[in-house]
Amino acid sequence: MEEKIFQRNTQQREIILDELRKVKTHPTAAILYGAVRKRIPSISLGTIYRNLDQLTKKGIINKIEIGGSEARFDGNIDKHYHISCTKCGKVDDVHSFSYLTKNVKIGKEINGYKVSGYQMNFFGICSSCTQ
Amino acid sequence: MEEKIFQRNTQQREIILDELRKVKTHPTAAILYGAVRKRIPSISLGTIYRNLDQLTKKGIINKIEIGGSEARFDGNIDKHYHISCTKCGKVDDVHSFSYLTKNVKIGKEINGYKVSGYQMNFFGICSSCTQ
DNA sequence: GTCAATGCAAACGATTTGCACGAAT
DNA sequence: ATTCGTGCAAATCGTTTGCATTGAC
Repeated sequence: MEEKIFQRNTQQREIILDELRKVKTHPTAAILYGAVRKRIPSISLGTIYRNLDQLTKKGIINKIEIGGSEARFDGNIDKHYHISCTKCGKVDDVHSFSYLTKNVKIGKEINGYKVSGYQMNFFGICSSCTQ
Repeated sequence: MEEKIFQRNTQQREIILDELRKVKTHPTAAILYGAVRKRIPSISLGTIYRNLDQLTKKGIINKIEIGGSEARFDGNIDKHYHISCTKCGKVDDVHSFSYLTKNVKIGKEINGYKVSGYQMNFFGICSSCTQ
């Protein structure tokens, strides 16, 4: 775990992070809960949420909030976008739109707002759902 | 109301749509509920949700889903983006990024997905919250 | 020993749904 | 007369929180 970022390093947080980094599927808290429980059967869903929240706030992981659906988490914090299937909810990475990163300059100010960032998501039907 | 889009035209739906179109503030279902109740005191929140959902599906209004917060609704269906205040949750229009519309070409396919659209949201602190 | 982090369960807020009644066609 | 849309209340879902206990330091 990264140095002295947290006051205490718990096995729970370490394993949550490990399980998240292990996959490239952008799991939900519930899915992660299932995976972590195999290693710490007594862990609670609340602990999953609390740690995912902390890890997100420290910038160690990314929280993906698309539409009104369940939040998903991403162990990869490199700049990239996501595309989500409007049928099954699956989320995949989109690396091919890197030109967006170059072209979209976040202004210091828009309509009186001090701009802190932006979010870009694509929607579609994934290959499994197309058939 | 628009022709024969719905099976039955109810006063409830008409007034919900009227109240939404009347404002430029992207109200939540609850806020709209408050406004509509002044004209139909007996209306229920469930009816608000059901109608907003139908109107959205018919493409008559837009549902704005940003982050994990309450959905907001927009009577203006012209292509534009939104910026939301991370402090108070207010949502404003962003028209100034029209170059995005021109520059971002939605591919027919990304990573095996049949792309149907995309979403772009800006975040920041609004002028009222800055002080 | 201290206090942050946990497990548990209850609470929460937004949204959805089942059902009997009322109203648009 | 038919049956869609409503009002009401209960239910659902994801997420958060209070509290007593545990464990990292």
